[in-house]
Amino acid sequence: MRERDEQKQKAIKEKAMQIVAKQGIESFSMQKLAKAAKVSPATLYIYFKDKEDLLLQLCKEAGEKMMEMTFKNFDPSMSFSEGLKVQWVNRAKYCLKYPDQLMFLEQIRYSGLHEKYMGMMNESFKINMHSFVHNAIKRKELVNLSVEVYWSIAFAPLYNLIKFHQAGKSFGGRKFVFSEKIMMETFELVLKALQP
Amino acid sequence: MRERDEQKQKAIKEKAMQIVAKQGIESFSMQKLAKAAKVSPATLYIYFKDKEDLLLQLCKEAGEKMMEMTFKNFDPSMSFSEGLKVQWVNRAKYCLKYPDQLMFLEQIRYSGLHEKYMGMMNESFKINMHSFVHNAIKRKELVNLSVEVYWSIAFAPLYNLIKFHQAGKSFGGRKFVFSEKIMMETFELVLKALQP
DNA sequence: TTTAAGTGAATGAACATTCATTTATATTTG
DNA sequence: CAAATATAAATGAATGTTCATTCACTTAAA
Repeated sequence: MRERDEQKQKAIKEKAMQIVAKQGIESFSMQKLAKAAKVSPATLYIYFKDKEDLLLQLCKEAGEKMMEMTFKNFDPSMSFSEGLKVQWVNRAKYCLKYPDQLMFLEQIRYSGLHEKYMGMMNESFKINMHSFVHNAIKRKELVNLSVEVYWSIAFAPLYNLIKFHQAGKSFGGRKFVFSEKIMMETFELVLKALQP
Repeated sequence: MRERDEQKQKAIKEKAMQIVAKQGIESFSMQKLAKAAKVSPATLYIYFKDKEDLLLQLCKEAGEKMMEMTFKNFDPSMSFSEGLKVQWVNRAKYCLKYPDQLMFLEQIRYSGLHEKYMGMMNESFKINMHSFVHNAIKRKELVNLSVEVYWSIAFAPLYNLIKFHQAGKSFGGRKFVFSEKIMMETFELVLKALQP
């Protein structure tokens, strides 16, 4: 019996991720992918049931990598300012290290696959975040608010800066480069908003 | 000479907006649109040069509507807290009144058309925002920061709440409905972050 | 009568997926 | 040990569908 070629599988996944990230999900096709990964279109159907299965599998792996990195050195019992900072550093690190994965996940978010992807999402993330928030409120290190308001203030600004960074510019073509200095400056303001 | 049917033009635009907003840009096609708007595919090419032209025209109109509503009753010389509040109320009003337009613009943002759309963007927005920020900093009503950091803290949280609202839920299926109460609660925290 | 709006049926390209083969290799057999 | 066999990987060339766009024509109204 012949064995599956690991390299081939890896090439397919990498090229798929790149095409979606760089050209948009609407211009991703199985035939383009086959050409880019230097395999026959039929080969794709050995590794994946169909196009949707392929994309969802990539979602799953990217999502898991993101969660893994986000919660590195993090514990929900940490002090609020420390825990939030660890997450900012981790999230920024992930986004800068795997920009294609981030862009891929954003593409999925605005496609018909988003619901299916969310269904697959890890529960541990939810538990981690809820208990961190509740601990911090109880200790009076965080103002009393819902997780939605919390998340919107705590992380949306960071992700927005990263969005500018990846576009390379902000409003009207203004050049923009993300840096630790900018991140920490923003972080301090967010902390000011969230601390009692 | 026969005149163009205004109703037809309107139906085409509305259906196009709906299809992109509700089914995603990757499942928008000229033939689907023709069927939905009850015209011949050939008719679309009387009103629009091609598919891209159609989408960009929709972008332009949605973008203009958004700008118009965002800056209603706003003046860059307003006090910081008042000016920001006016913009929050206006932005929320637009998003809740035209959810399809918002979703449409988000879809464009993650498609190949985004660059072309940004090129068309109104300059007055940029000028308005820059002068508002600089005035506020000069008057010491706003901490000294770049427009990118400002925008990320000032508006990303609001748009994130609206994103939750439009999904109808936040993390792990938690039901979520946007309200003025939630908006103002978030606004106050954002203000706390941005005021010296 | 003239003109442009409006059309249904094409066109050819790209799409997802399948099919009939060929190929590589792990295991069995002599 | 080597030759034979079995099996799944891998393929290029289809399949039938949908796509954007065009064309030859009809229709409405100035």
